[in-house]
Amino acid sequence: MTELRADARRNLERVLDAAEQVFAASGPDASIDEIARLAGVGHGTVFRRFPTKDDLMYAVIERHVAQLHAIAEEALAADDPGEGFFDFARRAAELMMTTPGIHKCVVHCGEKPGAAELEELGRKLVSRAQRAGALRKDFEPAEVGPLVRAALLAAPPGQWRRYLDVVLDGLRT
Amino acid sequence: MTELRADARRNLERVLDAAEQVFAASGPDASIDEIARLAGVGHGTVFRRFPTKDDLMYAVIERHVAQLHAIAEEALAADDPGEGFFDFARRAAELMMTTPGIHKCVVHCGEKPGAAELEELGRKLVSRAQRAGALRKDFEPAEVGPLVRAALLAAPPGQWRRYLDVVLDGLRT
DNA sequence: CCTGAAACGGACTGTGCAGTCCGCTTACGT
DNA sequence: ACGTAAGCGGACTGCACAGTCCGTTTCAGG
Repeated sequence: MTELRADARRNLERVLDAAEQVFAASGPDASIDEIARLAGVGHGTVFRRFPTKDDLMYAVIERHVAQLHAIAEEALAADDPGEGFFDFARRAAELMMTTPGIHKCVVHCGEKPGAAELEELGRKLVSRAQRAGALRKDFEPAEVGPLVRAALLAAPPGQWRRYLDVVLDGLRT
Repeated sequence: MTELRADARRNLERVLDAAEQVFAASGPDASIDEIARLAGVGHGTVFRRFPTKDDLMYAVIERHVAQLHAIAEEALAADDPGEGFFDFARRAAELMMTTPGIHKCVVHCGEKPGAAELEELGRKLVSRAQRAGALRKDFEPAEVGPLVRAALLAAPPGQWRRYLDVVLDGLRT
């Protein structure tokens, strides 16, 4: 059951690649039809693997989340909690903003994908920085991410760094 | 031509009121049908006055923009340019966040409605504060609004004040 | 009143999407 | 080579919505 036929695996790959491209270009409003077309399969094939458009979106997002995970662990190991947090924010932003459409997808899904662990990591990162006095204390760890992401989304294409700076400065004590 | 029949004027009123309510509740995704139903008219009637959903949205927004206009003028008359700007931001946010759905509509329309004058006012407010050294200089006047609005939208229902604080602090020099 | 223009409203059209279904095709174990 | 289950794809359904059309109703001026 878990073993996929060779052609099926190939198609699955193609679908994920196509989905990544299309979501990156059009954000969460991308249509399954377009993805299927680009992948060169019928859209029925897409729905067989991913019963729901959101399922497909999660799958695409999960690929990206893996990378974030690594960055977060590293930041958590930093000596200075404040530095750790701000570094993570900057590097995570760098990563996400290479594919703004997917960033929109993340916002659209409201975390769900790798929620469990990654969110936990973020929580630690934030509260550690707060305890060290590097960060405003009147924000829940879970609120920081959405605020930063919202600011990033508001920025014109190449300009998000300045927007990030403003929010990070505002979060400093 | 400009004279509207009595019943027509009555219906127009009803439609605008209903639209305000519905847009306030559901943001830009509200459907014309729902508005028409609430107004107690057929949806054909709505489309006769407002050929396009966006036209209706603009009309609703314009009502709100008028109030902003007054606040902006007042702020521009303040002695301290910095105070003027921050006061305006806070009072404008207060106004917009009483109807978050409509705030979303404004974001959706990207300014268009009272653009001409109001945007000019905002521009003056920002650049005056920048010249006075109260505000970061690496932001175009036109960029400030969207950034602030994005942060407001990211806030959970009653919590936007803290989010606004962060962004305003970040914009300070 | 009575009439014609203005306004009405809802049936209708067209579009774009997610998600389902089923007859056909293809991989792959024997 | 061949039988069969896994896989395929596109026709189909259902829905929500914006926007149009036109036969009917209502207002307002003479």
